[in-house]
Amino acid sequence: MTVRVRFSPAPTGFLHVGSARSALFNWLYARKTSGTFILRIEDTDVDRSRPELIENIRDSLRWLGLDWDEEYRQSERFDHYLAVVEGFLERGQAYYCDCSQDQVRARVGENAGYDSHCRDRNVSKPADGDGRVVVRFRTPHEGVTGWDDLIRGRVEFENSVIEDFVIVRSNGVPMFHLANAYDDFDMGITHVIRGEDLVNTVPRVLLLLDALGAIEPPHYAHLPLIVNEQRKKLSKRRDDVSVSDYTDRGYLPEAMRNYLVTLGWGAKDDIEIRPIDEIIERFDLADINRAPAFFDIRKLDHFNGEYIRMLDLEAFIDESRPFAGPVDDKLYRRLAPFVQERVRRYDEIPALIAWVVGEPPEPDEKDWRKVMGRDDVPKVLDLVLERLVTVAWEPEALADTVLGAGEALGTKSQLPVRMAVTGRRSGLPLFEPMAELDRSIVLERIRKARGRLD
RNA sequence: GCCCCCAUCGUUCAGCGGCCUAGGACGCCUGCCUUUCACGCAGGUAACACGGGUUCAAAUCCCGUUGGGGGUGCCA
Repeated sequence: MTVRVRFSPAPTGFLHVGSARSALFNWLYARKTSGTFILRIEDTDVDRSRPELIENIRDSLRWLGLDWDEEYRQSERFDHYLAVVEGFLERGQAYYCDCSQDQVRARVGENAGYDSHCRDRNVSKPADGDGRVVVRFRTPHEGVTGWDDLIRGRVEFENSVIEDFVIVRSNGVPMFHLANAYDDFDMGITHVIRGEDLVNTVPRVLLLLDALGAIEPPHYAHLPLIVNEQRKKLSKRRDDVSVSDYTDRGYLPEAMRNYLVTLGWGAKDDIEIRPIDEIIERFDLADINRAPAFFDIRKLDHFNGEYIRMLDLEAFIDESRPFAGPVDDKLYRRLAPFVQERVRRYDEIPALIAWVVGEPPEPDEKDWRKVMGRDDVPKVLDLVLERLVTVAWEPEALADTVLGAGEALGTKSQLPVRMAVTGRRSGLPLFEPMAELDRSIVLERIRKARGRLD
């Protein structure tokens, strides 16, 4: 039996990292088993779905390197779902219901579900455009519905807690459970891999699948949720975690993908950062964790830094150039080797090279005092200033001059000069970038700093 | 309220009855390297939620407690 899995996002927002991780695990499993990975857009909710977001989802998936083999949109398959409903209605597996939500609440209170009020009332088929009548699925009130989850083990629900749920809205549009069950059946899905937030929809789908005549439902594997610091499910509003945010900030897709894999799964040999082929080879659904995992940006940053440093210089230059800002290409090429070792994200680059490209930033007060507060700094700057006027303008000579001035005075000179020229106490190596600046500019910056000391 | 799930260092993963005086990674701290920072290297810090069982033996199995989370829509 060949594996068929699907990633089925609803296009109601940008693709976020939780969904991306679900997509990734589906993809990993498909690639590991030489199976088929399907992208199925679940856009049955015509009011909430934003067709333009489908492109964002596809782009994000492609960015992560998750290629799919087949693609479907549920909005194009409504006639299938509705035909199924006709059959249910004929066989008495579903029925029309004209209860308003207020009426139901009035009967059962706040905390109960639907009370099966219309089960045997024979509400007739609504006239076109009626807009009040829904179709509900007749669920058994006794027994249990359960499955052996590949990650969580046996999960069971008492049928008595499964209400007669809606399968067609009053506007005639089919609901998620129905479309989901039908498509999984129709598309021959063998494994359903998705977030834990969907576990309690499984019994309904299982019941539907049975009514559909499915002999064998797919295997289910519910992934632990990805959570924020408050240990709550990552949410679009609270946590701003769409994949596109990360592409914008200069994360490498390979780093993001690799990091996402470590949330809920780990290789037995303890190696976390490794090529995707090795991950595919070692990945297995049965080894996935059950506990929620915190999305730790600091660790993502570390992964990203590792991946940046793995790049060969040319690739680094090409990839990072768009993030570097207004800097001459040739100059950027010369700075790149120093930059590559120091950044964890591409969006850190402009700040790092700012003093070479344009004006140095205003120094931080505390750092300034710490570096420039020493009594010998004025003497050092004076001597450096004097010697810099005539020195050959190339890195080695600059280093000799600046460092030599310090030695001549029995002190350290690199930090004060760095602070004067770059406005920071840390950053790129000093002399190579400094040689890129005009002599007059460097002298001017040091004079200005010297002036502040009086 | 009701239903479902979860529980190893601050975080993340390893551990699936003895190899555990619990391991890797991130973070943090220390040292080395060094023109600063970073990189790299070498160390260090820090956890089996609690209580009962089962067993010769439990982080690993069972039950309970506590604590978290998810769901409870004519969203998915």
